[in-house]
Amino acid sequence: MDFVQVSEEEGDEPIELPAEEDGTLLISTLQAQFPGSCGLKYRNMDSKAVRGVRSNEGRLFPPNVDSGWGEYVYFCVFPKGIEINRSSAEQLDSPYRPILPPIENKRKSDDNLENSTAKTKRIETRLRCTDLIVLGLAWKTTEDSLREYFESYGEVLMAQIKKDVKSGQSKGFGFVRFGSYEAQMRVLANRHLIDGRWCEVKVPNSKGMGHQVPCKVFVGRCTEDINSDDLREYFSKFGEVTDVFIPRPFRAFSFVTFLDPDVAQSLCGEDHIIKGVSVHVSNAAPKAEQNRTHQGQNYNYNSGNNFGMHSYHPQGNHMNSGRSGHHRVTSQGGNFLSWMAQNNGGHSNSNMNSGSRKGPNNPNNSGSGSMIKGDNSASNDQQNGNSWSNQSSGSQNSVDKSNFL
DNA sequence: GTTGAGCGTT
Repeated sequence: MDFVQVSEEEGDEPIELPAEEDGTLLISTLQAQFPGSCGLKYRNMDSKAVRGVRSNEGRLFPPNVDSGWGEYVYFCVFPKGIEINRSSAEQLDSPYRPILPPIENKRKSDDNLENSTAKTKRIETRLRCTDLIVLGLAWKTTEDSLREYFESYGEVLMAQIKKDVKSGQSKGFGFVRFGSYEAQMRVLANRHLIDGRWCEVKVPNSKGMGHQVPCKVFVGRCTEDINSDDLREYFSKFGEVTDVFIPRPFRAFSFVTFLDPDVAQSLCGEDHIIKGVSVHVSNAAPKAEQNRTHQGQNYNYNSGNNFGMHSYHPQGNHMNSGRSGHHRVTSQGGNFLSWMAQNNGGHSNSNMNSGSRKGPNNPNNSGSGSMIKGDNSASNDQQNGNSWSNQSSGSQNSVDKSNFL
């Protein structure tokens, strides 16, 4: 039997994983040792470049047909820039931390103590696990096998299959709950081959996102000479700004989106002076009477709560809400990250660390092609692993406009 | 005994 040497990160001590008879390595084998991993890469000896390992239908293929896996030590690929080997708090705080070099935060915190307290608080209040729905289960999958599968990701607190009450027959979906948010995020980020079927794991609709804290604020009384750089620069001292939108033609208001919804919330109702102009910050989700004031035509208010959802850009320093003098966080009950997870549709999105907004525009319709849908193969088994296409974001602008203009 | 998008008797 052929063994493949795999380490979590380049340079780590490798573990030997057994390859299949056909020479491929099952991703499930990989994930049994490296939960959450979705692929392998290795450093090519000649080019010195890192090469990805071909992956298809739950299998990883050796780089060379003849020599197989060779003497390389492979290291793991994790989805969406999820990094591992961090302290648990840091992990929890940055499930989407990009692997790309973080953009250095000019306002690096000088208040680590306060920050860590705030972080802990956020972890407690917002990074709570929710039940996750598992769609597309094989009829034969049991609660035990479901649990067994997901235990490679972390502690499973609950695994249940929904069954017909009379027959006891599985309805083909179930629920699972993890003990750690990190596990939950990894599960949401991955695809899952369970008992021979590709299954989809999502935050259930019933969890809703009805009461999430918006990241976006409305900035009124702007003058024309306040440009987006001015806004970004000014508001960055309160926390990471992920988006600035100024309606054109000039309409004396703009929108600023923060990474941290608490920061956005804390600014609402305040007056701020930018370039000598007193601007007023308020909630970007318009009140009823503001619909008229803002000439709203298509606010989408209460039609899905997509405030700010296009604006999550993990940029290295993630939850750092700014320096001490400006660090203001009010406690909120919202589950920001589960909301993020849902908005991300639970699917890989390689755009997570780009500076652009994400589409599409409907939080409950993340639009990723369901892999189950459209599988018309004669076999009852799903063969179409590639239908998990990355829903890469296309257009950037016009997303927010449709909400607020 | 079949089926294949969905959203949970508690």
